[in-house]
Amino acid sequence: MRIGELAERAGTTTRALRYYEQLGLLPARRAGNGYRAYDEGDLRLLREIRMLQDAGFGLEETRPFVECLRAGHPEGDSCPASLEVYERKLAELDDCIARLQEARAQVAGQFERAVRARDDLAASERPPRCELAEE
Amino acid sequence: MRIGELAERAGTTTRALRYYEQLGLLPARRAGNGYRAYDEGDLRLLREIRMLQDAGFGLEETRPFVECLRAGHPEGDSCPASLEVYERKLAELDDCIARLQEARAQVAGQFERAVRARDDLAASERPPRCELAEE
DNA sequence: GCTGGCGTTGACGCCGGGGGGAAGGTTTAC
DNA sequence: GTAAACCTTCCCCCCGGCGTCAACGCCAGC
Repeated sequence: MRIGELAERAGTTTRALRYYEQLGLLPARRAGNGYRAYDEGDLRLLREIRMLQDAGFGLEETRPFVECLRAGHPEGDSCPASLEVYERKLAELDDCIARLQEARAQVAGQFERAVRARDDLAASERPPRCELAEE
Repeated sequence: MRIGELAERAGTTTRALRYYEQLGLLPARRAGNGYRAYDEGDLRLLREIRMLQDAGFGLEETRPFVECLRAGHPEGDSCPASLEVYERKLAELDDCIARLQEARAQVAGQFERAVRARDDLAASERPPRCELAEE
């Protein structure tokens, strides 16, 4: 299988495949004419890469999964190195979520304070009427 | 007050101040010699900018606050435009947090599945011994 | 034998935000 | 007198993950 076919079957582009090879992530054998030659195993590796990318992993983080598959394991995450990547990712996500929630709380506090200040100002400028007298 | 003093008093750099001026965020009057001239009001504006930046706002998002102060309001968030920025920021943060939590759940699921697979494999390779026989 | 569609390498662009740093020239301060 | 502070303009960078040429090679069909 050549690069165009592999790209199409994996839903990506030839440019991306050359890039992955440049990173050493998905090296390709070469046919006699210099064309890259891929097989079904490469398609499997590539699909693993794409899956992880869609899940928010960077390319370097997919490397242990790819090497795990290439080593003959049934799944990309059958190796300890892959599990470590999962754990690091979870920690990273937790950290990021916590920081965002902290920021959110800070902004929410400011927002509420500002809204109260605005309402207080409106109330003092136009003094309150007796509610029972409202029509 | 000249640029160096303002930068120092606000805990930033002259480079940043020139950049803010370039954005039209913090324009400066000029002294006869061409030097930028700032006053205490500018320091107030600048502190508002820095505060918001520390809270995760982009420079453009600080603009309504700065203009609000410059219009004579007591606080940067005394204007509706500033409140809208707060609301947009909150929505943005909520969206971002939700997406990260979704990603986290997905990764956590994969991780747990992989760990179970590993443990199952270990258990099947070395068949279970009777727990009561353990020392 | 020629066109079109694949393939190859290499190099540059970009996206965005927030400046950094250097060059080359005044002005001020001690 | 000279060092520090200021001025402008300019390019650079960071980060990943490619997109987009450019210029060329290989091969199948007609």
